[in-house]
Amino acid sequence: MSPTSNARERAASGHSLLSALNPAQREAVETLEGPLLVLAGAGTGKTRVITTRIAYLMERGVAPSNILAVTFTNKAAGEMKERVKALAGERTKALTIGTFHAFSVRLLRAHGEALGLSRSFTICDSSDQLSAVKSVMRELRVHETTMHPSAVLARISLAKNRMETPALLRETATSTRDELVASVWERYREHLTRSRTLDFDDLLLETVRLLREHAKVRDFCRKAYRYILVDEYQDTNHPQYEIVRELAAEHRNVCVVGDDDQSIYGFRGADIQKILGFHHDFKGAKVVRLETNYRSTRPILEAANAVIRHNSARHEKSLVSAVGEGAPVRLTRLADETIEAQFVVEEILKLVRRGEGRLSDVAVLFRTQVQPRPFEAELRAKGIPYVLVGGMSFFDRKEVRDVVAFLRVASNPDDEAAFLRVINTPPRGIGKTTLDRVLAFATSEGISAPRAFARAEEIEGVSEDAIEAYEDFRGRLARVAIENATHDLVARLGGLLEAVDYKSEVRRLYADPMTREARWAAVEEMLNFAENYTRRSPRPTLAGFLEELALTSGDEPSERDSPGEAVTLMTLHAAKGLEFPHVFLVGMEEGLLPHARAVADGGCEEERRLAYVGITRAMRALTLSFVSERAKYGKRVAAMPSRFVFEMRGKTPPDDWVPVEATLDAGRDDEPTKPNTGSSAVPAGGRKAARRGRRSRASGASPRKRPR
DNA sequence: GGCTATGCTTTTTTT
DNA sequence: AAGCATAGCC
Repeated sequence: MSPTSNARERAASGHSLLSALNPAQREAVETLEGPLLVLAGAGTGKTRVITTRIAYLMERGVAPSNILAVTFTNKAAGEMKERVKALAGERTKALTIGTFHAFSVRLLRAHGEALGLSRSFTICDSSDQLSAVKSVMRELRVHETTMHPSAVLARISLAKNRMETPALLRETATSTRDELVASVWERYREHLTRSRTLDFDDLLLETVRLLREHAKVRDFCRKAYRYILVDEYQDTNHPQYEIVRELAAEHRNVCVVGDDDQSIYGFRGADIQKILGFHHDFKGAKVVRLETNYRSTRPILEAANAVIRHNSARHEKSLVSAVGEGAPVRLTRLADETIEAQFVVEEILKLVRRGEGRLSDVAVLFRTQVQPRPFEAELRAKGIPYVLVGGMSFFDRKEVRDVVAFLRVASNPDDEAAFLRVINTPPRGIGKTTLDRVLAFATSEGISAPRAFARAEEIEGVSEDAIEAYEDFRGRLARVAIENATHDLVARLGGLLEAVDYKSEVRRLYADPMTREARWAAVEEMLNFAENYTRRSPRPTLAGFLEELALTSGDEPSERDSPGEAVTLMTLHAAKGLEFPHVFLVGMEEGLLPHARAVADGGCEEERRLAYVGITRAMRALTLSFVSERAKYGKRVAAMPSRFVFEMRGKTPPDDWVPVEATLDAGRDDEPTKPNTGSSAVPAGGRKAARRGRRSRASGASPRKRPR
């Protein structure tokens, strides 16, 4: 189609989706056919492009049911739906917009039987994964000091994300640790299969397998989803990429949008190569760059550009501000984290008093979850309302986890993790010894723990009382299941809690009426959740409810507790995609940002992108702070300003500055034989700094000993 | 079996 | 500093 005919059409239709777009954005929207990579820098109107593009596709006659848009978070999916609806109205209902995981679950529920999956599989969360790994390690008689279970799990997950197999890992093992991981992985897999459970990684992997091995499903999907959009493509991992590739293989109408400079989920398997190499993976791909930033003032963008320039693996681009001049970026050194919090809170009060903004215009961003503590304390002391995003989620609360476990056991009797959680909740006389024996039996028979319990008479050392208690528990569940067959979800959930007498558990655990009430409120909140789900869902089911819980539990509780006017506290990861007129980026220190651990794993470039994400959240004012001394694991330790601070100002660090690398114990966690892949141990941007650090030590000007 | 006290480790980020 | 596991006691 020629541009003129397009223009004519727009004029003819009288309204124009495109008129609000700049030329690059317009090109991204109008290129409907073939692979398209949209490199959208921070604040360049990425979401606007995606939503307009969807609306435009529909305007051009594409059926909404033929459009698939995938995102990484439910929040992003929700926002996308909203905005498309605002542009295109009711027809958006037939669109498929969701996360990769949600899309996968849907497909697996519908067609998973072809893979031998049970229709009632449950999804296990990361804490279930961890207990599975722990129990496997116990089975294998591996002491937890050999290798931390969470480290084992991380390796397994990473390997899964690379679509490797235990066998491959064993073959290529370069250390006994690799072999250990391979063994645990094998058993872990059996463990989950027995429980008819899939973990997050499996959802994607099984979907890939489904699409690859079952031509009927594959062809159906290819026909159904003729236009594919992927948001935040820089966060795509290998299985996700394979899903996209399978779906788009024939029509090749795949538009991916993202910013390689904002790839911050590498630790979770996201592969920046996917966005860097899109034009190789999809030959003939068109590339559109969005570089006009509508969010931040020039000084803020200059700071961002100055930092990110030090990364080597990236698509070259630089943001230009459409906003123009503004206040310079501020940088402050404070004595310690308490003073830092006082300073920031004082600054917030000042700017509100001066009328420069409201509390909801302000965000405090930090690297780790321990940092918000002093800020919370200070904000409370001053009576300033705030919202802490992330942190301990509602879904991490003990009561909520208990309730979910009851539901999971009711939905999938083989779900071992859930079963073990609630078999003795409230205490019904089934203790550790009994469970150990049952578990041992389950392992030797290759069945799930609940099934093993059903055959408890065969197990030596399991008391009559325990068997009776188990049968009583099962009986209660069964009774509720029958009684409730006709009831709605909320009533069933209520009945279930009644039947297992959960209230007495809460009563038993919390003597204080205040806390007891607060605890029980969480349980009631779950009932609200169920009610809400029932209302929203066209065909509410227990499994559907559990799915939603599993897939959205990482999300913040949305506007539920509508904080109104409040300061936002959150991690840099949580801040991606958001913007605030006033941003405080705190804890700009070597070891924190870049985080020591990330640097040790050669992930400094990702840390730099994290800093970049933080800086680019700011619209009008950005304040960075760092601290001379900070409490760590209960001890006070000296801190250095972050290398990113120097990069940002184009300065070299002073002679007594020490990079984190120099403070890391050598050869700690990884294979000591194999040096770190590539030269990534010395990050591109930190090269100067690192050399300097080393030289100053070599020349005898040893770094000042950490005081105190 | 269940509860409490003591000692020890630590997750950086999350679908 | 705090949560978690283990040990030891009722």
